[in-house]
Amino acid sequence: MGSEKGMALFLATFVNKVDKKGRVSVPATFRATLAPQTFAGVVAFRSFTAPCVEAGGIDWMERLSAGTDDLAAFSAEQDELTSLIFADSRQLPFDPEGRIILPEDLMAHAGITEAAAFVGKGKTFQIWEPAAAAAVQEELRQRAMKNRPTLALPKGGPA
Amino acid sequence: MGSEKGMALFLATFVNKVDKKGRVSVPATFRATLAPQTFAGVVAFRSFTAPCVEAGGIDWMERLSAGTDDLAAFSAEQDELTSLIFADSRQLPFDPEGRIILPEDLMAHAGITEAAAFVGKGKTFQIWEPAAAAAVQEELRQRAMKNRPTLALPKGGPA
DNA sequence: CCTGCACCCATTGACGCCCATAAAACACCA
DNA sequence: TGGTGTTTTATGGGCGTCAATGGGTGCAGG
Repeated sequence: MGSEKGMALFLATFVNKVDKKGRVSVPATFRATLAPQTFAGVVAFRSFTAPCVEAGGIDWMERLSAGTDDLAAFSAEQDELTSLIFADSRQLPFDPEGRIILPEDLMAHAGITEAAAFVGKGKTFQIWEPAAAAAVQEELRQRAMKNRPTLALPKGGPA
Repeated sequence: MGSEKGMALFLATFVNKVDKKGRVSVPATFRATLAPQTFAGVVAFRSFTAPCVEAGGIDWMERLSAGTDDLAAFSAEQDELTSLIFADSRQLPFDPEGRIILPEDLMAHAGITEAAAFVGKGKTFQIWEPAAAAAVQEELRQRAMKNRPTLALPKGGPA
Protein backbone atom coordinates (compact mmCIF):
# COMPACT_ATOMS: atom_id res chain seq x y z
CA MET A 1 0.00 0.00 0.00
CA GLY A 2 0.92 3.65 -0.36
CA SER A 3 3.79 4.40 1.94
CA GLU A 4 5.46 6.77 -0.49
CA LYS A 5 6.60 9.99 1.00
CA GLY A 6 6.92 12.62 -1.68
CA MET A 7 3.76 12.35 -3.65
CA ALA A 8 0.49 13.65 -2.35
CA LEU A 9 -1.32 14.87 -5.42
CA PHE A 10 -4.86 14.37 -6.61
CA LEU A 11 -4.62 13.28 -10.23
CA ALA A 12 -7.06 12.18 -12.92
CA THR A 13 -10.85 12.08 -12.97
CA PHE A 14 -12.94 9.22 -11.58
CA VAL A 15 -16.68 8.75 -11.92
CA ASN A 16 -18.40 6.76 -9.18
CA LYS A 17 -22.03 5.99 -8.45
CA VAL A 18 -24.14 7.55 -5.77
CA ASP A 19 -26.39 4.99 -4.08
CA LYS A 20 -29.82 5.51 -2.57
CA LYS A 21 -28.31 6.46 0.74
CA GLY A 22 -26.25 9.24 -0.83
CA ARG A 23 -23.01 7.32 -0.47
CA VAL A 24 -20.12 7.60 -2.96
CA SER A 25 -16.82 5.77 -2.99
CA VAL A 26 -13.89 8.16 -2.87
CA PRO A 27 -11.36 6.87 -5.42
CA ALA A 28 -8.75 4.66 -3.79
CA THR A 29 -5.87 6.80 -5.02
CA PHE A 30 -7.47 9.90 -3.49
CA ARG A 31 -7.89 8.07 -0.20
CA ALA A 32 -4.24 7.19 -0.36
CA THR A 33 -3.18 10.80 -0.67
CA LEU A 34 -5.56 11.72 2.17
CA ALA A 35 -4.28 8.91 4.38
CA PRO A 36 -1.57 10.84 6.29
CA GLN A 37 -4.06 13.46 7.43
CA THR A 38 -5.34 13.80 10.95
CA PHE A 39 -8.97 13.58 9.90
CA ALA A 40 -10.04 10.39 8.12
CA GLY A 41 -12.31 11.90 5.54
CA VAL A 42 -12.90 14.79 3.20
CA VAL A 43 -13.58 18.46 3.80
CA ALA A 44 -15.96 20.00 1.26
CA PHE A 45 -17.93 23.14 0.51
CA ARG A 46 -19.97 24.54 -2.37
CA SER A 47 -17.74 26.19 -4.93
CA PHE A 48 -18.39 29.89 -5.48
CA THR A 49 -16.81 29.81 -8.91
CA ALA A 50 -18.50 26.83 -10.55
CA PRO A 51 -21.39 24.41 -10.12
CA CYS A 52 -19.33 21.89 -8.20
CA VAL A 53 -18.04 20.99 -4.76
CA GLU A 54 -14.57 22.00 -3.64
CA ALA A 55 -12.89 19.31 -1.61
CA GLY A 56 -9.62 18.37 0.02
CA GLY A 57 -8.05 17.18 3.22
CA ILE A 58 -8.24 18.90 6.57
CA ASP A 59 -4.76 20.38 6.21
CA TRP A 60 -5.95 22.21 3.14
CA MET A 61 -8.49 24.00 5.35
CA GLU A 62 -5.70 25.02 7.59
CA ARG A 63 -3.85 26.44 4.65
CA LEU A 64 -6.90 28.41 3.61
CA SER A 65 -7.21 29.68 7.14
CA ALA A 66 -3.64 30.88 6.99
CA GLY A 67 -4.55 32.68 3.77
CA THR A 68 -7.54 34.50 5.18
CA ASP A 69 -5.52 35.42 8.24
CA ASP A 70 -3.43 37.61 6.01
CA LEU A 71 -6.45 39.70 5.14
CA ALA A 72 -7.33 42.65 7.34
CA ALA A 73 -9.53 41.66 10.26
CA PHE A 74 -13.16 42.80 9.87
CA SER A 75 -12.52 43.84 6.28
CA ALA A 76 -15.34 43.14 3.86
CA GLU A 77 -13.12 40.82 1.91
CA GLN A 78 -12.08 38.79 4.90
CA ASP A 79 -15.64 38.54 6.16
CA GLU A 80 -16.86 37.41 2.79
CA LEU A 81 -14.26 34.75 2.22
CA THR A 82 -14.45 33.23 5.66
CA SER A 83 -18.22 32.95 5.28
CA LEU A 84 -18.00 31.42 1.86
CA ILE A 85 -15.37 28.95 2.86
CA PHE A 86 -15.56 28.02 6.49
CA ALA A 87 -19.22 28.54 7.25
CA ASP A 88 -20.20 26.41 4.30
CA SER A 89 -17.71 23.60 4.66
CA ARG A 90 -18.25 20.22 6.24
CA GLN A 91 -16.24 17.26 7.29
CA LEU A 92 -17.34 14.11 5.54
CA PRO A 93 -15.89 11.06 7.29
CA PHE A 94 -15.08 7.82 5.49
CA ASP A 95 -17.15 4.77 6.22
CA PRO A 96 -15.23 1.47 6.58
CA GLU A 97 -15.32 0.99 2.80
CA GLY A 98 -13.93 4.41 2.00
CA ARG A 99 -17.18 6.10 1.06
CA ILE A 100 -18.55 9.46 2.10
CA ILE A 101 -22.12 10.71 2.27
CA LEU A 102 -22.79 13.71 0.06
CA PRO A 103 -25.16 16.10 1.86
CA GLU A 104 -28.29 17.17 0.01
CA ASP A 105 -27.35 20.78 -0.53
CA LEU A 106 -23.93 19.95 -1.92
CA MET A 107 -25.48 17.56 -4.40
CA ALA A 108 -28.07 20.14 -5.35
CA HIS A 109 -25.47 22.83 -5.92
CA ALA A 110 -23.49 20.57 -8.24
CA GLY A 111 -26.54 19.02 -9.88
CA ILE A 112 -25.40 15.56 -8.84
CA THR A 113 -28.00 12.84 -8.94
CA GLU A 114 -26.82 9.32 -9.56
CA ALA A 115 -23.10 9.64 -10.23
CA ALA A 116 -20.28 11.93 -9.13
CA ALA A 117 -17.04 12.84 -10.88
CA PHE A 118 -13.98 13.30 -8.69
CA VAL A 119 -11.72 15.72 -10.52
CA GLY A 120 -8.09 15.94 -9.41
CA LYS A 121 -6.67 19.48 -9.12
CA GLY A 122 -3.28 18.79 -7.61
CA LYS A 123 -3.42 19.62 -3.92
CA THR A 124 -7.21 19.58 -3.94
CA PHE A 125 -10.03 18.11 -5.97
CA GLN A 126 -13.56 18.91 -7.06
CA ILE A 127 -16.76 16.88 -7.22
CA TRP A 128 -18.97 17.40 -10.27
CA GLU A 129 -21.97 16.07 -12.06
CA PRO A 130 -20.15 13.84 -14.60
CA ALA A 131 -21.61 15.34 -17.77
CA ALA A 132 -20.97 18.89 -16.57
CA ALA A 133 -17.39 18.02 -15.70
CA ALA A 134 -16.79 16.50 -19.11
CA ALA A 135 -18.25 19.54 -20.85
CA VAL A 136 -16.09 22.00 -18.94
CA GLN A 137 -13.00 19.87 -19.45
CA GLU A 138 -13.61 19.67 -23.15
CA GLU A 139 -14.05 23.40 -23.42
CA LEU A 140 -10.85 24.06 -21.53
CA ARG A 141 -9.05 21.66 -23.81
CA GLN A 142 -10.32 23.42 -26.91
CA ARG A 143 -9.18 26.74 -25.54
CA ALA A 144 -5.79 25.33 -24.63
CA MET A 145 -5.22 24.15 -28.17
CA LYS A 146 -5.48 27.73 -29.34
CA ASN A 147 -4.07 29.79 -26.52
CA ARG A 148 -1.37 27.44 -25.32
CA PRO A 149 -1.30 28.58 -21.70
CA THR A 150 2.06 28.79 -20.01
CA LEU A 151 3.24 28.23 -16.49
CA ALA A 152 6.37 29.56 -14.83
CA LEU A 153 8.15 26.72 -13.08
CA PRO A 154 10.71 26.69 -10.33
CA LYS A 155 13.95 25.66 -11.92
CA GLY A 156 16.13 22.69 -11.40
CA GLY A 157 13.72 19.79 -11.66
CA PRO A 158 12.76 17.54 -14.52
CA ALA A 159 10.96 18.72 -17.64
CA MET B 1 23.81 0.72 -12.31
CA GLY B 2 21.85 3.88 -12.78
CA SER B 3 22.96 6.07 -9.90
CA GLU B 4 24.91 8.51 -11.99
CA LYS B 5 24.96 12.04 -10.85
CA GLY B 6 23.85 13.62 -14.12
CA MET B 7 20.15 13.47 -14.76
CA ALA B 8 19.04 10.55 -16.86
CA LEU B 9 17.30 11.38 -20.10
CA PHE B 10 14.70 9.75 -22.29
CA LEU B 11 16.42 9.02 -25.58
CA ALA B 12 15.58 7.25 -28.84
CA THR B 13 12.33 5.74 -30.07
CA PHE B 14 11.03 2.27 -29.23
CA VAL B 15 8.01 0.50 -30.65
CA ASN B 16 6.32 -2.11 -28.45
CA LYS B 17 3.15 -4.14 -28.80
CA VAL B 18 -0.11 -3.51 -27.02
CA ASP B 19 -1.74 -6.76 -25.88
CA LYS B 20 -5.42 -7.53 -25.50
CA LYS B 21 -5.45 -6.18 -21.98
CA GLY B 22 -4.07 -2.85 -23.12
CA ARG B 23 -0.64 -3.52 -21.64
CA VAL B 24 2.60 -2.17 -23.14
CA SER B 25 6.15 -2.68 -22.02
CA VAL B 26 7.85 0.58 -21.20
CA PRO B 27 11.35 0.44 -22.75
CA ALA B 28 13.92 -0.73 -20.22
CA THR B 29 16.06 2.36 -20.63
CA PHE B 30 13.05 4.57 -19.90
CA ARG B 31 12.29 2.54 -16.79
CA ALA B 32 15.86 3.08 -15.71
CA THR B 33 15.55 6.83 -15.91
CA LEU B 34 12.26 6.67 -14.00
CA ALA B 35 13.69 4.38 -11.32
CA PRO B 36 14.73 7.05 -8.76
CA GLN B 37 11.23 8.51 -8.62
CA THR B 38 8.87 8.18 -5.68
CA PHE B 39 6.11 6.66 -7.80
CA ALA B 40 6.94 3.46 -9.69
CA GLY B 41 5.24 4.22 -12.96
CA VAL B 42 4.57 6.97 -15.44
CA VAL B 43 2.25 9.95 -15.43
CA ALA B 44 0.51 10.60 -18.73
CA PHE B 45 -2.08 12.87 -20.30
CA ARG B 46 -3.46 13.63 -23.74
CA SER B 47 -1.33 16.15 -25.51
CA PHE B 48 -3.15 19.28 -26.56
CA THR B 49 -0.66 20.04 -29.29
CA ALA B 50 -0.49 16.73 -31.14
CA PRO B 51 -2.27 13.39 -31.47
CA CYS B 52 -0.13 11.70 -28.86
CA VAL B 53 0.26 11.12 -25.15
CA GLU B 54 2.59 13.25 -23.05
CA ALA B 55 4.37 11.29 -20.35
CA GLY B 56 6.95 11.60 -17.62
CA GLY B 57 7.66 10.78 -14.00
CA ILE B 58 5.71 11.87 -10.94
CA ASP B 59 8.27 14.44 -9.90
CA TRP B 60 7.55 16.26 -13.09
CA MET B 61 3.93 16.56 -11.92
CA GLU B 62 5.04 17.72 -8.52
CA ARG B 63 7.02 20.42 -10.17
CA LEU B 64 3.98 21.56 -12.08
CA SER B 65 2.07 21.56 -8.81
CA ALA B 66 4.68 23.79 -7.24
CA GLY B 67 4.19 26.15 -10.17
CA THR B 68 0.42 26.37 -9.78
CA ASP B 69 0.78 26.87 -6.04
CA ASP B 70 2.25 30.28 -6.74
CA LEU B 71 -1.00 31.39 -8.32
CA ALA B 72 -3.79 32.81 -6.19
CA ALA B 73 -6.26 30.27 -4.85
CA PHE B 74 -9.67 30.40 -6.63
CA SER B 75 -8.26 32.61 -9.39
CA ALA B 76 -9.46 31.80 -12.90
CA GLU B 77 -5.92 31.21 -14.04
CA GLN B 78 -5.14 28.77 -11.29
CA ASP B 79 -8.42 26.95 -11.81
CA GLU B 80 -7.88 26.53 -15.54
CA LEU B 81 -4.33 25.34 -15.30
CA THR B 82 -4.93 22.82 -12.55
CA SER B 83 -7.88 21.45 -14.48
CA LEU B 84 -5.91 21.15 -17.67
CA ILE B 85 -2.88 19.61 -16.08
CA PHE B 86 -4.11 17.45 -13.26
CA ALA B 87 -7.65 16.47 -14.13
CA ASP B 88 -6.65 14.85 -17.39
CA SER B 89 -3.47 13.18 -16.21
CA ARG B 90 -3.23 9.63 -14.99
CA GLN B 91 -0.85 7.61 -12.92
CA LEU B 92 0.03 4.42 -14.73
CA PRO B 93 1.87 2.07 -12.38
CA PHE B 94 4.35 -0.52 -13.59
CA ASP B 95 3.41 -4.15 -13.29
CA PRO B 96 6.19 -6.50 -12.11
CA GLU B 97 7.41 -6.84 -15.70
CA GLY B 98 7.65 -3.12 -16.30
CA ARG B 99 4.48 -2.70 -18.31
CA ILE B 100 1.74 -0.10 -18.01
CA ILE B 101 -1.90 -0.22 -19.02
CA LEU B 102 -2.86 2.39 -21.57
CA PRO B 103 -6.39 3.63 -20.79
CA GLU B 104 -8.91 3.61 -23.60
CA ASP B 105 -9.22 7.35 -24.01
CA LEU B 106 -5.49 7.87 -24.21
CA MET B 107 -5.22 5.22 -26.90
CA ALA B 108 -8.10 6.78 -28.77
CA HIS B 109 -6.58 10.23 -28.68
CA ALA B 110 -3.31 8.95 -30.11
CA GLY B 111 -4.93 6.51 -32.51
CA ILE B 112 -3.03 3.63 -30.94
CA THR B 113 -4.35 0.16 -31.61
CA GLU B 114 -1.87 -2.68 -31.59
CA ALA B 115 1.51 -1.02 -31.09
CA ALA B 116 2.85 2.08 -29.36
CA ALA B 117 5.95 4.16 -30.09
CA PHE B 118 7.82 5.60 -27.10
CA VAL B 119 9.53 8.75 -28.27
CA GLY B 120 12.23 10.22 -26.05
CA LYS B 121 12.06 13.99 -25.57
CA GLY B 122 14.82 14.48 -23.05
CA LYS B 123 13.25 14.98 -19.65
CA THR B 124 9.89 13.68 -20.78
CA PHE B 125 8.66 11.43 -23.54
CA GLN B 126 5.66 10.90 -25.77
CA ILE B 127 3.63 7.87 -26.81
CA TRP B 128 2.47 7.71 -30.43
CA GLU B 129 0.85 5.48 -32.95
CA PRO B 130 4.02 4.14 -34.65
CA ALA B 131 3.18 5.18 -38.21
CA ALA B 132 2.15 8.66 -37.11
CA ALA B 133 5.34 9.06 -35.12
CA ALA B 134 7.46 8.02 -38.07
CA ALA B 135 5.65 10.43 -40.39
CA VAL B 136 6.06 13.37 -38.04
CA GLN B 137 9.71 12.54 -37.44
CA GLU B 138 10.40 12.41 -41.12
CA GLU B 139 8.68 15.68 -41.75
CA LEU B 140 10.56 17.41 -38.97
CA ARG B 141 13.81 16.10 -40.39
CA GLN B 142 13.02 17.42 -43.85
CA ARG B 143 12.18 20.81 -42.46
CA ALA B 144 15.30 20.93 -40.34
CA MET B 145 17.52 20.40 -43.36
CA LYS B 146 16.14 23.58 -44.84
CA ASN B 147 15.63 25.78 -41.83
CA ARG B 148 18.64 24.65 -39.90
CA PRO B 149 17.40 25.41 -36.36
CA THR B 150 19.89 26.51 -33.71
CA LEU B 151 20.04 26.16 -29.97
CA ALA B 152 21.75 28.39 -27.45
CA LEU B 153 23.35 26.44 -24.62
CA PRO B 154 24.04 27.49 -21.04
CA LYS B 155 27.74 27.92 -20.67
CA GLY B 156 30.17 26.04 -18.54
CA GLY B 157 29.10 22.51 -19.38
CA PRO B 158 30.79 19.90 -21.52
CA ALA B 159 30.99 20.15 -25.31
C1' DC C 1 -41.48 3.24 18.52
C1' DC C 2 -39.67 5.08 14.49
C1' DT C 3 -35.91 7.23 11.78
C1' DG C 4 -31.11 7.80 10.86
C1' DC C 5 -26.77 6.78 10.49
C1' DA C 6 -22.75 3.91 11.18
C1' DC C 7 -20.86 -0.59 10.73
C1' DC C 8 -20.94 -5.26 8.69
C1' DC C 9 -21.35 -8.65 5.02
C1' DA C 10 -21.90 -10.31 0.12
C1' DT C 11 -21.13 -9.84 -4.82
C1' DT C 12 -18.70 -8.69 -9.06
C1' DG C 13 -15.56 -7.28 -12.03
C1' DA C 14 -11.32 -5.04 -12.92
C1' DC C 15 -6.66 -4.91 -12.18
C1' DG C 16 -2.23 -6.43 -10.03
C1' DC C 17 0.74 -10.36 -9.47
C1' DC C 18 2.60 -14.60 -10.82
C1' DC C 19 4.03 -17.87 -14.01
C1' DA C 20 5.82 -19.56 -18.49
C1' DT C 21 7.74 -18.76 -23.08
C1' DA C 22 10.32 -16.46 -26.53
C1' DA C 23 13.48 -13.31 -28.46
C1' DA C 24 17.28 -10.38 -28.17
C1' DA C 25 21.48 -8.27 -26.08
C1' DC C 26 25.57 -9.34 -23.96
C1' DA C 27 29.59 -11.79 -22.06
C1' DC C 28 32.70 -15.18 -22.33
C1' DC C 29 35.69 -18.44 -24.33
C1' DA C 30 37.83 -21.23 -27.66
C1' DT D 1 36.47 -13.82 -34.78
C1' DG D 2 32.84 -16.82 -34.48
C1' DG D 3 30.27 -19.68 -31.57
C1' DT D 4 27.97 -20.58 -27.33
C1' DG D 5 25.97 -19.90 -22.87
C1' DT D 6 23.85 -16.56 -19.78
C1' DT D 7 21.13 -12.60 -18.55
C1' DT D 8 17.80 -9.20 -19.62
C1' DT D 9 13.79 -7.84 -22.08
C1' DA D 10 9.51 -8.37 -24.33
C1' DT D 11 5.14 -10.79 -24.60
C1' DG D 12 1.04 -13.85 -23.45
C1' DG D 13 -2.14 -15.91 -20.33
C1' DG D 14 -4.21 -17.54 -15.76
C1' DC D 15 -5.54 -16.44 -11.21
C1' DG D 16 -6.00 -14.06 -6.78
C1' DT D 17 -6.96 -9.73 -4.52
C1' DC D 18 -8.94 -5.52 -3.77
C1' DA D 19 -11.88 -1.67 -5.05
C1' DA D 20 -16.52 -0.41 -6.08
C1' DT D 21 -21.22 -1.28 -5.21
C1' DG D 22 -25.59 -2.86 -3.00
C1' DG D 23 -28.14 -4.37 0.81
C1' DG D 24 -28.91 -5.64 5.67
C1' DT D 25 -28.70 -4.86 10.74
C1' DG D 26 -27.93 -2.94 15.20
C1' DC D 27 -27.35 1.01 18.12
C1' DA D 28 -28.69 5.93 19.35
C1' DG D 29 -31.53 9.68 19.72
C1' DG D 30 -35.84 11.90 19.31
